[in-house]
Amino acid sequence: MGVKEAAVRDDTRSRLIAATLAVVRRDGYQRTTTRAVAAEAGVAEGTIYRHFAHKRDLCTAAVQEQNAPVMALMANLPSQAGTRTVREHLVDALSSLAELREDFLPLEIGILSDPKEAAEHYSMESLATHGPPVAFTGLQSYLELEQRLGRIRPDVKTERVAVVLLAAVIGFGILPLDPLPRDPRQEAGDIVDLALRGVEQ
Amino acid sequence: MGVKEAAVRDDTRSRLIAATLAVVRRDGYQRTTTRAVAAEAGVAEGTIYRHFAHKRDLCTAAVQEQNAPVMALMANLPSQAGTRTVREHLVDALSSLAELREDFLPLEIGILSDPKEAAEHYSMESLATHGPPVAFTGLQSYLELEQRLGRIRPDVKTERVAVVLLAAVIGFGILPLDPLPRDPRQEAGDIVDLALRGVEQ
Amino acid sequence: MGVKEAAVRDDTRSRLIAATLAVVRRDGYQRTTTRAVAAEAGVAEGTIYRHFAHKRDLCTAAVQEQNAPVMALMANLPSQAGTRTVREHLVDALSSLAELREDFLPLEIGILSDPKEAAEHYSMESLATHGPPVAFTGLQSYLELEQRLGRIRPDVKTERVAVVLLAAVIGFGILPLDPLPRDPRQEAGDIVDLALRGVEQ
Amino acid sequence: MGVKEAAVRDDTRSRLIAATLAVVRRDGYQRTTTRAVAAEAGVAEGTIYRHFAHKRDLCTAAVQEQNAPVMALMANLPSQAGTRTVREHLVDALSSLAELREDFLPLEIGILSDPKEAAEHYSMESLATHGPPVAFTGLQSYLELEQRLGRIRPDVKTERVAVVLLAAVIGFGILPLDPLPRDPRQEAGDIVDLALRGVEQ
DNA sequence: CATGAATGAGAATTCATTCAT
DNA sequence: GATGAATGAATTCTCATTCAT
Repeated sequence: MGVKEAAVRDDTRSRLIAATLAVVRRDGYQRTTTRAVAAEAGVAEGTIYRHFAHKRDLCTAAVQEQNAPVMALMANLPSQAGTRTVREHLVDALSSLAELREDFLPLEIGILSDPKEAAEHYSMESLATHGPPVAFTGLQSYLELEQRLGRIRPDVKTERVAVVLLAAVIGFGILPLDPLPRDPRQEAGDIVDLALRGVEQ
Repeated sequence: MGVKEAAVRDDTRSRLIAATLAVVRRDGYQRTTTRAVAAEAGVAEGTIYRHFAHKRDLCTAAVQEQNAPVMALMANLPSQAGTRTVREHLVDALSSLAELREDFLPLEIGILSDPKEAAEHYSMESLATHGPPVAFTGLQSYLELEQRLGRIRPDVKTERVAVVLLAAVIGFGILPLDPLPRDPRQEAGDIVDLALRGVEQ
Repeated sequence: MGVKEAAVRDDTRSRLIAATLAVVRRDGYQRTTTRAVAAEAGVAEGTIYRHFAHKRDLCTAAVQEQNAPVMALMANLPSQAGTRTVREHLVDALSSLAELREDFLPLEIGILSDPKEAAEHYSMESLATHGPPVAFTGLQSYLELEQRLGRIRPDVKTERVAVVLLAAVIGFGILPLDPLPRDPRQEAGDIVDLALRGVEQ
Repeated sequence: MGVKEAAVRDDTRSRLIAATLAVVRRDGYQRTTTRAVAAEAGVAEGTIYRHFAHKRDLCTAAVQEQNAPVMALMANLPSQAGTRTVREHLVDALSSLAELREDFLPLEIGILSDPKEAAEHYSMESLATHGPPVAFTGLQSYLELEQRLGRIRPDVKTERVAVVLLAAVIGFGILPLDPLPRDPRQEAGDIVDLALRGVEQ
């Protein structure tokens, strides 16, 4: 009984989070209304407030839900150091990020572009341990390990490189350059190629 | 008389654009109301609609105003090919972009994060000739010229590199990595260093 | 619960419709604001939009509500053919129309005098089955039956007569001839007298 | 000089009136804005207020302008008594009214449907001598003369008949009965036929 | 007389949130 | 827990009118 009710509750909560992501993807963050989310989830509007204090709370939860698999992947990266090639690992990681970007960017950017909400959003400790910083840490740790293993030049500052790589992936999702086709694997390949060999003679 | 009136008119228009940029920077795009813009500009709310058809029109004008100097800089880049060093040129260009980013990103992202507005915003032909595509073209042309001059490896695909560089600059502005200090010149340096030499042994 | 809620909902809806008619009668259609309607109904302005998609939707509903009894009366007319006298039936019907005219004309004319709204208003199928066409059909059918019963000359085109009668009733409500007293029964009598006997020697 | 200026002034005034009628016909009274009228007249918006105290003043002038030819026609009717046939005179007069109706009704109804404006509109003495009452008087006088000449039954109350005829013409313009074709001459014929012979056996 | 930029008081509509059931 | 009607403040946009030039 308690089990069943908890299941129902979790079910409603999950449906609300899934609905939020779906609506944000469809309509954009600004046009995402609690009414639309409730309709998408098949519940009453008031029900949202049984599970979340307010709209932003719901959105923050949705962002984390969305980020979770990416962050897990990035956190796992350091354990791969030394196996296969650096290129393979980086392309895998960045293309995963790029793939998920379409999903998480609209929501996260929506929140970020509102200074007031951004402040509250990032004041949540949970994001410090689940958000982009995790991706950064995973990537940097991986690069550092590869550096020790001699697959990356010793004079390279891994911290800077990690940031640039992440920035490039994110930036790709925002640059409004329609004519160029958007292929996550290709994007990641372009970024990694540049980052590994550079362009100079 | 025509002169003075035109001056007054331009003055009001300019004040409205400046006010829009100020309010967007302060409150974010979502929270930017016509009321706040009018107050900031010191005019009545209705006055906005003497100069712009609607809010998005005002915002698009503000984006262009903001983008203009950056785009001029980027368009001028190709003419510099062969002079000084590639690194110097790229760091100059990207750090200029990074510096202006704080100003134009909040507004442009605010618009971009709303699919409906984005569609209308980018359907404007003026943006095709003044927006990000200009930066891309300028950068790519520059790289191509340097490639012919032998300062960039012949196997490099300049198109890809140009996109990655721009993406990285833009992405830096979004990545919520507070602990790292944001210094445009340093950011640009990190990006260019990576792009020139790469990290591989 | 469903019952009570439905009752409450219907109650609010009805109050809104009644309020709309009251305000339109008092202030005219142009000056009828959603604010005034809400105040008259004793609800918040936003409540209107829980029950009607927009202002015109509310007004169309109010028109239909108002028209209903008249239309029922007119639709019932054919079943009376052959009883009493033609004059009695016509005077009853037209004076009922004239009486209600004061109520429905201001609203309907307000809508009709706006070409854009009129187009949308009359594109609603519900009006085809509840609006003026019903009155016309009822009246014409009645006249036709009386014609077969020999109480109306065989050469008379009932269709034309029906239109003229309705037009006269409506027109009375618009003609700004203040000095003449407006008495629905008298008006209807004048119309019917003329229509039955004519003026020629 | 004075002559020329007066001519220019009158010219502007006339253009404004003509523009008002054109815009009301096109957009309906509610949607007629001073901006649209000024644009149609090819003058600045402020110029309107050099010639008219406010919008309604302009509209009232336009109504009179529009009504003038109809009223002249109706005022001339009594002088025709005894010539040709009653039917011919009535059909001519009513079909002229019907023809002009499309022009003057939108504006006049627009004003009438706003109680506040209607009150002020009709408080103007000029309307008493130029408005619908003139049509009524002309029509009634004509009928009375024909009655004396023996072409109309002596028991007929010409006053009532005049009102019913006018009401019918006006009402035709409002009845939303699309399927029936609107032909002024035919409408007038239908009305007059009914009024002359009636429908009874 | 003419101009037209500026005004500012509303207008309709939206939407996160509350709360009685 | 779930519901969904009600709320009301806030938003964008309109438009008759004014007034300095």
